[in-house]
Amino acid sequence: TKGQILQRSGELNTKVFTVENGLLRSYSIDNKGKEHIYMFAPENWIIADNCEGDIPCDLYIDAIENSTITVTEKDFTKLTSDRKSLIKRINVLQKRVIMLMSSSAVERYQHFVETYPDIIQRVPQRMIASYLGITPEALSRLRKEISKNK
Amino acid sequence: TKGQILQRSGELNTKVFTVENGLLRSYSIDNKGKEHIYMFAPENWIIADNCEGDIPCDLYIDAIENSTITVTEKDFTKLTSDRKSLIKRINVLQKRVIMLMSSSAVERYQHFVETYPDIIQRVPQRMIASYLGITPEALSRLRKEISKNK
DNA sequence: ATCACTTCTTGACCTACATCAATGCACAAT
DNA sequence: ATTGTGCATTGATGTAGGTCAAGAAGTGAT
Repeated sequence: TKGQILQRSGELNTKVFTVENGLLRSYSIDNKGKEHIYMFAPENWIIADNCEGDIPCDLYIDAIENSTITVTEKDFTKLTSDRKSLIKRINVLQKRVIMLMSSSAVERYQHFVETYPDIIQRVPQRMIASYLGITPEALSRLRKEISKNK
Repeated sequence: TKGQILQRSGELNTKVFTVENGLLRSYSIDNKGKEHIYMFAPENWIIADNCEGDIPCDLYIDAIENSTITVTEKDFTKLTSDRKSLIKRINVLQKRVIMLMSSSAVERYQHFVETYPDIIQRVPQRMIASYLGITPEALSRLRKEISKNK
């Protein structure tokens, strides 16, 4: 029913929700308490945090309208490796969308450095800027700031 | 080899590149001619524009380093419906990432309206703002601007 | 009818990042 | 050695969108 929360961030969650009727949304809450909607799920959509096995979820899911939902348990055991890699890819994209919406350029850069330390060594800075969605000039300045504060 | 372009935006493309060795990137070019890197693909990564059947691609793919690549043809005929829906989801996310990096709030809003005209009717504006990655105030003003210019 | 609650709008001001232009620096080619 | 050519840095200035605060308008509960 409207406003009901089906899943919270941080929960270990293995459920997939299929919307028969109504409207759900999934969203994250950033460190300033602000909501960022990741996706809407109207009739016939499937919605879930694509969290893997034992990693807690990033997303909240709740109902925008009164809805009828089918809940399915994820079965990690019978995933083809092919499907696994698609899901992994979706996880990366999910993280990226959320970060683009809710994090500053500095945070996105730091996350990138932690996640892909090897790539940093191999590509020119302007490409990293391009990946982060900022200009090379902005990246240069932001790196300067970071190194100053250490 | 370094700098070599494997795929161009607008091409009908059905190839999947597996990186044995080296480093590729995929990127889009916006209407101001600016590049936006969508992903890096180092060793053992798979990279492709997830364009469907007969729709032209949005992405360019080229080599950042000299690389050895395996090229595979996509086979749309033998996709399970399950895999298809995952790929569809990836396509949506890809579009979203690229738009977050390269389009203004106005463009993102217009794209949303065209893509999900039904959702607009069903959710409060503040949620649409939240989906677009802007504040409700900004959305309100931008809608005013759009309606003024018509 | 009135109160509470929420959404949308508007105005004034602020800030993160973009743009433009200049400079310095490495490395490759001649 | 010297002349590119591309990348990183720096400075000055511009702007899209954020923040904060105050209405206005709708909606439901009593």
